[in-house]
Amino acid sequence: MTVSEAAERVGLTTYTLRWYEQEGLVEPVDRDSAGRRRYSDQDVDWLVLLTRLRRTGMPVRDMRRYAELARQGDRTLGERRALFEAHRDRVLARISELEEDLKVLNYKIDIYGKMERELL
Amino acid sequence: MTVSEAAERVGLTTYTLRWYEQEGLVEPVDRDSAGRRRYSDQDVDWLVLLTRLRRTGMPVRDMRRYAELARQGDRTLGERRALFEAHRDRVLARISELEEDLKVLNYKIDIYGKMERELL
DNA sequence: GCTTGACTTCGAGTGCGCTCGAACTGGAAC
DNA sequence: GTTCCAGTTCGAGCGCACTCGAAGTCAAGC
Repeated sequence: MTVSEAAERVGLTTYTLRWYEQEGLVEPVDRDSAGRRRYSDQDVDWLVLLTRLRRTGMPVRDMRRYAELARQGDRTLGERRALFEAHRDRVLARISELEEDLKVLNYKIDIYGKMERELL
Repeated sequence: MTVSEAAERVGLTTYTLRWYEQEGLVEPVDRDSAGRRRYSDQDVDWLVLLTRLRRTGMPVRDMRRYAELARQGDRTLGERRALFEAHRDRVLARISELEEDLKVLNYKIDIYGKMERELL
């Protein structure tokens, strides 16, 4: 599929897709006879995984590192697993943090509600 | 307390504290005779609340809006509550998203573990 | 009374992750 | 066969949230 079709599927722009390739997050994508990118389903799967990593706050730098490891094949499985485990821990910590902050938010909402009722 | 003491307490830099003031996230802080900022406990409380909002991903733009409302007193309580409720919903959505992404992470970790064992 | 060091303001610089404009190319539709 | 459109590369620009350098001021300690 074309760059714009792939962009549509993964929810990124064509700009971003080309930039990801340039940044080494994606292997050079196959081209047709006219030099236009042709994305395979595997390319899209990979991009979807990358969007998950980005969404969880993984820096592009780390995603590049992960992409490099993936390119090197099975011998980097352990390292890739370690990278994901470390990231999982960060995501868990982030969720805890958000849940803590949620308490403050709820407390404030409650207080504002009470103050509003007192003003009547 | 001084700007560096306040920075220490809220976990921001002195640069950021001055910048927050300049950006209107904080009311102009009291000054001593030499023109140096003197932070009160209430100033610090306010800053701590701001850090919670930032940490949950609220843009500085929205924090400024909130600060403006707070400055206007009780008549903006309803609007402030609405702002917090909307933000709470975003935080809840973000947590759900992270939990979804966590599943992918765990799935990958599991797969890598299995592949590693198969290679032995 | 001089040094030190934490403060002041101002504007410029940084890092991240895109986002875009310009100039060009090549296949498809009429 | 010309128009059109989606693609190409390249480098520049942007928005956000800080972060810092420079030049100056002032109170406190020796």
